[in-house]
Parts: sequence; structure tokens; C-alpha cells
Amino acid sequence: MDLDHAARCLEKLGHPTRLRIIRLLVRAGTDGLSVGAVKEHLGIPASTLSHHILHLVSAGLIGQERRGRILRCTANYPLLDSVVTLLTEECCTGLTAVRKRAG
Amino acid sequence: MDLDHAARCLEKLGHPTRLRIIRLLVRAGTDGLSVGAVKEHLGIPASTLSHHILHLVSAGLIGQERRGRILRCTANYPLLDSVVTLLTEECCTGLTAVRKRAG
DNA sequence: ACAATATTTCGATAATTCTGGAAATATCGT
DNA sequence: ACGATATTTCCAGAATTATCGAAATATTGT
Repeated sequence: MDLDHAARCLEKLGHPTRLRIIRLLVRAGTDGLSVGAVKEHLGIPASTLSHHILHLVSAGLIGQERRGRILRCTANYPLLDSVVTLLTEECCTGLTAVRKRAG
Repeated sequence: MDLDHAARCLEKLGHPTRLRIIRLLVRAGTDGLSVGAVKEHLGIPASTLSHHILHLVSAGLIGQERRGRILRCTANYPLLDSVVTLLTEECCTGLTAVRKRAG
């Protein structure tokens, strides 16, 4: 996970709709949710949703597995973890110290 | 820190140049760096840099303090912490469990 | 007032992103 | 084969973002 890859992931996460998709999928657990279920939850047009999901897939943030007509989406927990880790370690060095200082 | 605000922050962090700026400033500590110093480090035109810095300031990710001709930029550690926290708690619930399960 | 330094604003262009209706594709059950 | 369901792809338009040279602004020292 280098800085450019992290930037690409953060860019994808940095859209309200996509962040909602990720939140849904993360909360859905390892079974994930179908595209249709996500659509119901968010109440947005199918094509718009499809585009956003494609963004997330392209960055590897979610995975997909087809089960007949249904396409199941799951959060890529390890990758999300890597992004958070880089943001914490690479970019937030000293954060702990600052927080301690601030109380 | 609601989801929309987090998305705005992530969007700003999701650009290679801006992520480099943040990394520089975080590593520079609470004293931060001047715009010129950042420019030297990254080697990009002043106007381009200025725009990116404006993005980061607008999201509150960095703060600025003028000292004569020099404009000192500092990372907003608490905000960065909030973003990481939201991404972890709100969007990565179950991550620890998954990791434990995976070994 | 002037020259030098630091940074922003202007202005213009190119590129990318977002959105969603309509049509296409894929799969299923009958 | 057909109709229904699930999802994507096509297409277009609107909006936003990225880039950077040139000009403008602000500050300092002399």
C-alpha cells in the first residue's frame, strides 16, 4: 500500500454515496449485500449506483460474486484496514503524542 | 463528524499531491511548514500548490497562520483523528473480528 | 519609494466526474 | 421461447476539478 494507491482508495471513499455504500457493506458483514439491496437502502437509480459500485470495485474496496441473477458485494476489510493504517501511521505520526499533550 | 463531512475530508485527502502535503505537514509536527517549504519538497508550481492547499484548508484539514511574508501551515491532528476514527468505527465495524477469524 | 520575497488570484484550457434515462445483457422459472 | 428480475452499458449533458503561466497582492528590509 503505497501513497498513490492510498490516494486512489481515499478518492473513491470521498464521495457521500460511495461512503454510504461502504458503510452498508461493512455493517452487512462478510456476506455483504446484493446490488439491489444496496439500491433499496440508498434509494438511488440503478445506473447511478452501478457507476459508484464500479468505482469501488476498481479500487478493490469491494469484491463481487455472482449468484445467479444476484450480484453480491462485500467490503474488502483488509484493504480498508490498510488504508486506515497508512492514514494513521504514515500520515498521522505524532497524533498520539499530540492527543496525550492535549489531554 | 457526520458521514458527509467525513466524505468531504476523504475527497480532499484522495489526491496524491494533497496526501503528500498532509504527510509532510504531519511529519513536520505542530510547527508545520511554510507554503514555500512545501513547494520545495514537492517541486510543483506555486499556483497549483496554492489551490491544493486551499482545498485542504476549506475542509479544515490544515490550519494557517501568517508570520510576515511567510504563511505557516499545520496539520489539523484532531480532525485527521476524527476521520480515521469514523472510517474505523463507522465503516470498519467487524474488522477486528474478521482479522481475528483470518488469523 | 523601491526591490525582493512569499503567496494568492485571475483566466483559460483540458480532463474528469456525476447523474440518470433508455437500451442491452444475463439469469431464472415456467 | 417467454416474461420477469437484476444489473450493466450506452449515451449525453451538466458540473466540477486540475493545471499552471501571468498578473496581482502583501510584506519586509533598505
